[in-house]
Amino acid sequence: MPREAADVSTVSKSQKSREAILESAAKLFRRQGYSATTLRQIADLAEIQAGSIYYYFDSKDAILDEVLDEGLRRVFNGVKLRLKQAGDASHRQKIALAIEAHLVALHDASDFTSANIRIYGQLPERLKSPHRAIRRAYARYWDRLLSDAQKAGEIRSDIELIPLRIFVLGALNWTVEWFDLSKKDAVQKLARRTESIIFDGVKR
Amino acid sequence: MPREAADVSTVSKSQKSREAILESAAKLFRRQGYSATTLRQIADLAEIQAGSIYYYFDSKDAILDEVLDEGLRRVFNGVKLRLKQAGDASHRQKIALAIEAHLVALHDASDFTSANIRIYGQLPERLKSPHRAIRRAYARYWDRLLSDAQKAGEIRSDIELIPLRIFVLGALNWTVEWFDLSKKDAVQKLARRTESIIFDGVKR
Amino acid sequence: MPREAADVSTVSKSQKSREAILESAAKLFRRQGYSATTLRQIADLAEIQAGSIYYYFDSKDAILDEVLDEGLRRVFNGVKLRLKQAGDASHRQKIALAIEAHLVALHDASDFTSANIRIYGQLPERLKSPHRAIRRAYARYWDRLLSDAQKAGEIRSDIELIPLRIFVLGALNWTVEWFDLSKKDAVQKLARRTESIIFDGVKR
Amino acid sequence: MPREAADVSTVSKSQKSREAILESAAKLFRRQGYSATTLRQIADLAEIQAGSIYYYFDSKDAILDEVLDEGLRRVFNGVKLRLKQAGDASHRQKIALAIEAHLVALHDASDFTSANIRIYGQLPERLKSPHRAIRRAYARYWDRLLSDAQKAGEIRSDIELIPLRIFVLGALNWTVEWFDLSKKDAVQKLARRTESIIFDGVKR
DNA sequence: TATGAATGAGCATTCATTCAT
DNA sequence: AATGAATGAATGCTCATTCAT
Repeated sequence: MPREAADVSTVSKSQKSREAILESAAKLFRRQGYSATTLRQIADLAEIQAGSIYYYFDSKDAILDEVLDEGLRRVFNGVKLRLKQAGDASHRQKIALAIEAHLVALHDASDFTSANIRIYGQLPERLKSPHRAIRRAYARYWDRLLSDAQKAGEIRSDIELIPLRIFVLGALNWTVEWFDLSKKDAVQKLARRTESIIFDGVKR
Repeated sequence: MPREAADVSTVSKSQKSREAILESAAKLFRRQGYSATTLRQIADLAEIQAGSIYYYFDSKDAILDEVLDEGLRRVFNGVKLRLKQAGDASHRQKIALAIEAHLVALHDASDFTSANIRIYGQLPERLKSPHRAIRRAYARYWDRLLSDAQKAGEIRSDIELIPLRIFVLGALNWTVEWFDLSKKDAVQKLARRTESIIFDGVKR
Repeated sequence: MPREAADVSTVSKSQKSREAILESAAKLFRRQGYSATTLRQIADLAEIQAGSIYYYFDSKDAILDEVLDEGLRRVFNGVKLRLKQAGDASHRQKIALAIEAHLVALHDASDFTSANIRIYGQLPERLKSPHRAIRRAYARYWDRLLSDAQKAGEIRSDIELIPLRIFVLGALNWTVEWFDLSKKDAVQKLARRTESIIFDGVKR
Repeated sequence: MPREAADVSTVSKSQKSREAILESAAKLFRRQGYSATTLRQIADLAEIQAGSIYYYFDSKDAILDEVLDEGLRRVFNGVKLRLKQAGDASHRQKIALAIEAHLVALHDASDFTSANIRIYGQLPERLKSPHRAIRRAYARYWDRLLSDAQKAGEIRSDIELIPLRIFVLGALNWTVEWFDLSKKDAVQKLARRTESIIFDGVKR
């Protein structure tokens, strides 16, 4: 099973097929859910034969696994990267950046992230459990962000942080259900609006 | 097709089976999604034979249709009923009551409401479209609530109301993904917390 | 899953389908082996649809299981029944009867027995192991038959009994590979000839 | 298609791969049967790629063909060679040697012979027919052996030879189903025992 | 001399649906 | 009012086979 790119400059044909499968799967999973998506649909969208999928993946489950993984990693990396560039911003600014990066990853960065958000809740245990670890890590990352802000007095001390984190991420994640991706700068605007509602609510 | 209760005092056996099917379906749709749920699973949970389902419903789609409908109507009615009892409360108090009623319907009132919230987004057009009307009506109901509050000066005038409504309902709906229903009064607490975060953010 | 006949006089339609599947499977397994036989072939021969097989059986493996079981039980019961009727025959006569009964079961009693003989050796462990117990019981039954004969002096004392049993059963079983079932009384003739060679040998 | 050895002293790499395929196939056919064996399994065992098999063979059928052929020729040659060395032995001694040579070929000489014995009966006509000729020739060879013995008075005149030949070869062939190859001299012992039963019988 | 990539027909199995009773 | 029996289209998956390189 070919997993390494042959080269830096050249993307092997094989690599391309593999990615086409993954991207098609992500798109369909996102729109229709996991069990409503057939391998034949994935193959059609990737412009290969259904049987060929098994050259690259062991099973439909294995495709989902990779889609789910890729999805969360893109969000996580997007947020971490943005905050690394933040320098000495205030806590509120940092959280604002995290909100924007989370939303950008959700809406710009292909279907992987939104597929993850949308379908995870309805998956059977067997498919969920491999992803618990990263999900928890991402939650802890936000908890630290919020906790630092609270310690610095930028979030009221009577706010419980874990419900707050759930509330914030929930509000962000729900945007994939209705948000229109087409307009330029719309994500930035959405981010600022969201931050404003949340923050002016939690500040002392 | 038997749709009317035979009597006010007695619930006919037939009526009971029909409801058992609906409740079983709602529970399973909520947990597993629509297409991952089989008629056999629904029949098992309702303690009847799979074939018997067709005595009450024309198709799997028809069951979903009713589950979806029931789900949103319960939320809508719950909210309307609560506000009718509100009397001359302030706008903020009215919205707080609406939030609580929405959450109560979502978490207390069986699986119909949460099934609706969870699976609607992944359904094919054919299954979504019959429900657009009520959904829009419910959205307009909230829009009026928020708009009245804004006119009365209880919401900042620079806040755009439609994004606000989406944000608020999104935050509420997302709670079905993680909220633990078991604890008493937990829903009330959640409602107050949510209202506080949102409101102290939007108030002037 | 319906397993009991509804009645003594009437064979239910359901029971008939179940048996038709089993008989078709036995015939095809015998001729082509297990893995070369498709469910579609079984269904065609049983004059039902392939999907309908799953109303009666959980899997192809489950069909094989029952075919295998039925096959050996028919031989075993056939031999036991014949010997019960034998009364006070000599040991050699008893063994002669056992040989005949084994051959009759193998050739007359449908395809179950010969399917069992023919395909067992090439089956994967998973399919073999449930049948080890009966097979061993049948082997022990023959061992006792031969051992009694030896104790009574009707078999030379220098003959090792286990290799002898294997030899005898092997010679009998092999007949399914070439024997023509069509002629009347052919099985009886074959049985007598086999018994004669085994007991008396071929030398003058 | 490379079929000739390049050289007497050197076995070309190509030749080695070809033989590795054949040997792997024989081993797997013997254990699992023809249709349960995949080209991928054969390739794995031969330590090449599945696609490469087609450099040496036209099809799976073609591999079987050669395995089958090789198998019977090894038995046939083994028996002929042994009898050529026999000199002026008695007929019974000659048959004893044939029995031993047949068993040696079956158990010592790799998987080709036992694969042939085990799977031939379940093969479709198309795969059987090319091998009828050699099989018949081998049968005739045994018939002559037995007929000579009968003419010389070493086999009772009332024994029909063709059923006898089938019986004897059947008894020998069946040993592949159960015989343990590991012990030294076990085959010789088995051969002597078999010859004794056939010639002298088991009675005292 | 050999292989990586892909194919497509076919497989066991599932499932919504039907219908005589 | 309900079911047992059956269907057939579709699903995830396998596998012998092909072919450019």
